[in-house]
Amino acid sequence: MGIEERRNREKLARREAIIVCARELFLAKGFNATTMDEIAQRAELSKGTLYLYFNSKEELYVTVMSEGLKILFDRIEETFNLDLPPDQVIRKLGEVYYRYYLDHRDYFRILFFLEHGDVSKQLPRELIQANLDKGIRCLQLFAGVVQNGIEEGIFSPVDPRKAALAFWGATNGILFLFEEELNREIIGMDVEQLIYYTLDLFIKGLLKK
Amino acid sequence: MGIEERRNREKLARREAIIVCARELFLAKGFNATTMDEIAQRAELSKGTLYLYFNSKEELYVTVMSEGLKILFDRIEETFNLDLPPDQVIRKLGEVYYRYYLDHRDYFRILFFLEHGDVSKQLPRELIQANLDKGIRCLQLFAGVVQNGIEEGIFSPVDPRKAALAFWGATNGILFLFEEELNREIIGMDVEQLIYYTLDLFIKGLLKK
Amino acid sequence: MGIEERRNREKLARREAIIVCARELFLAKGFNATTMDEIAQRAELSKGTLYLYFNSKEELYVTVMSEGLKILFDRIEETFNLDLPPDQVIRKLGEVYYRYYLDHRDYFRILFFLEHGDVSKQLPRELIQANLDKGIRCLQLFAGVVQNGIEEGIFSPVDPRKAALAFWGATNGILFLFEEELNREIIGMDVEQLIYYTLDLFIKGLLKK
Amino acid sequence: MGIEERRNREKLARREAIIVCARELFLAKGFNATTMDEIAQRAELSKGTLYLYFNSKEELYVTVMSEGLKILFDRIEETFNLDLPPDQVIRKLGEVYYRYYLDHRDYFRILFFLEHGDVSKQLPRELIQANLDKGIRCLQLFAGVVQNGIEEGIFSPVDPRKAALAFWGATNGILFLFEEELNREIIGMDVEQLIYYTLDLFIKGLLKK
DNA sequence: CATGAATGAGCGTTCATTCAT
DNA sequence: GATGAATGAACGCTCATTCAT
Repeated sequence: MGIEERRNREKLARREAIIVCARELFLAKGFNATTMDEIAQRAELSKGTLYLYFNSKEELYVTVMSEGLKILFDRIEETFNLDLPPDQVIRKLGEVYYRYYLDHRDYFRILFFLEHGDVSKQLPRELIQANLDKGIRCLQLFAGVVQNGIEEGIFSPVDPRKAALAFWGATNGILFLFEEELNREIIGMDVEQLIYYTLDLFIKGLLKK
Repeated sequence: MGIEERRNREKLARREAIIVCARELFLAKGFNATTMDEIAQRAELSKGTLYLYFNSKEELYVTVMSEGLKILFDRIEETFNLDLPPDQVIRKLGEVYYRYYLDHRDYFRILFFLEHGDVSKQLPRELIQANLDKGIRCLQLFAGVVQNGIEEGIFSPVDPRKAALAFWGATNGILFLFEEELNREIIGMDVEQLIYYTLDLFIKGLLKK
Repeated sequence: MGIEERRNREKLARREAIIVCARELFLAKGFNATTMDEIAQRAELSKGTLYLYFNSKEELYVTVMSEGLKILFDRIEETFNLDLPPDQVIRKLGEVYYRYYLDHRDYFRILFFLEHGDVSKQLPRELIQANLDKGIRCLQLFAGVVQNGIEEGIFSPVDPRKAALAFWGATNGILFLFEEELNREIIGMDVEQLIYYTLDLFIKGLLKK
Repeated sequence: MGIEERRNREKLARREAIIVCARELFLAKGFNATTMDEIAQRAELSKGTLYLYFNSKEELYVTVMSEGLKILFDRIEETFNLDLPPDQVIRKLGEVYYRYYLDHRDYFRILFFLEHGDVSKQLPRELIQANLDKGIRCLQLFAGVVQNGIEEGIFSPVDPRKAALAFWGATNGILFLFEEELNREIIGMDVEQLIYYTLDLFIKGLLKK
């Protein structure tokens, strides 16, 4: 029995190793430019073994994405549990998002910026559903905070869901701008300045005059 | 004499046909997944002919992007020439951007959402410079409008450049959200509602209380 | 255990098979006109497999050359070990060279007559260095023999290095003449007559009067 | 009539221009690496026009070779007309050959060193016959000089034809050695030293003791 | 369970040659 | 006669996937 357990542990460790190596490479070179050979080599496994753990390159990619999403969602949920006033929660959420962008640039790019192509199209739904649920939940929590702010009289009476989505979109959009070298040349300032500026502008827009 | 003219017309038409076919395919499948064979086939030309008009797949891609950018920039510049009050210019700009997103979904995706990878890296600078310059110019015009608004006393005293960038990033970010099937499931409302909402929020944030 | 050995044997055999097929084709058609497809087909392997054994067409070509050079160098070194008087060593060397030309016409052509173009230009130096060293060594041995002949008083006092090089160049040049169909028509005699004649002439030039 | 003459002149000039451009390119890049496009461009003609003057790339190549041969043969024949003593004629011939190598490196390489592949195989005989005849004639003249030297008692009694061929082969072989970068590394001295050394050695071999 | 050798379809690009004008 | 746009067959090389061991 102990043998079987050890084997299971080893299998999990191996799986994890593959994911880690794949993530590093997918980030550095994108989905297409990363080869299964490279992943296998970096993980010190044979190429065939990769196919024991993942049915295809696509599935491996989605798995990597899921791991990254989990980290982000966890951080976001923590924020909601902090019990701060609504405007501060929102600012904090922006900071958390930006922090994640800084700390996990690799995941961030894979999740939001890299071309996924038809990667997720022909994958089994269950691989995705859990993340989807989490996303919906986060949005509800966010909308709840806005709702609170309105009820407490510090926010203007807006549609809370829309506000939450606008916030997410705007934040993402700013970070996205900086992904392209050419855009950076046009922008001519650094991310931090712009992201905080946008946060403030957004919150100012929410606050009652 | 008329002969040469007709030939030139035909050449331009053929060039345009290639661009059209390439755009459709690049949009549908991304840069990497689109092959020169497919483009040639769709354009009913031989593969070799493509290389008479474009030196490489990359150059063709950038040409497609440029054509799309040109349309967008033209629309934006028109807006600046409309001689409206600053807050209305900005709203109009948002609408123009959204309109472009609706009318030229294919260009929009290619320009802003598709992974370009290293496409533009090894291309002659001059292919890109013109677009870059236009982008910078648009941003300056935008910042000028904000500046006017401040001087006229209708906007709070903000950094005009930052405001312009935040606007661009936020608008882009909203539209970007809707690109992913999965996001759309989370969002549960249509683009139009959210984009106009965000526009209003943004302008409200700019206006003096 | 024996399994691994057998596998290694098989791999080596396959590698050798590739080299053999490549040699035949390179000889028959030259470097450029020979395609990897043809080599693969002749070796009854897939094209991809070729690239498991050789990183590029160039590397395969150089490998073929190396194998041919090895045979020649081995024969030459044997000759030096024969412990003959200087003039007889030199004659023997000429014969060995000519013998190699007869026995390994394919290698001979590839080594000395075929245009290699830029084949060796972008190859890692170490692939070539070994052969270069052998070549230099052979030349030194040759010069040593001439030096001995001079010291023993049977050769005129010449520059031993130059003599060795002149010998190599002259021998090669004669054989080279016969490579072109057109030259053969002009010459009107067979290789053997001319090569031995030249050998004698050369040695006569070295010998003290 | 004058019109037709002018046309003929123009046609010849055009033909010559093609040959000149082709030679420069064939030398610089070899047969395969030179494209008809480049030749056409350099000659400021359309690619189609090339095919009005030459049936194929191969035929153009052979034509280039013929022009180079003509120059060499003319120089050689001049030498025979100089009326020098036999040993000096031979030395002079070596010098002429080496001079041609220096002055017309491009032709020299094309004529003797570049891979011709099957270039000349399927070409009409008449393109080649004239050169062949000249080659045979030169060889006869050379053999005649040796014969004279023998009759005058300054050369040992050798086979004059063989001597001539050995001379040609040896000289060619020396120059050939220097064509390969790798050989040059082995050789470690310059052409001039070695070619004159070989000439002297050869003549010494001919001279009566 | 793990391996890694083998596959083969596919890619972007080139270029000698043709042919309608 | 001259043009130059168009062709299409090749080419060297890659890489996700398979499968015998």
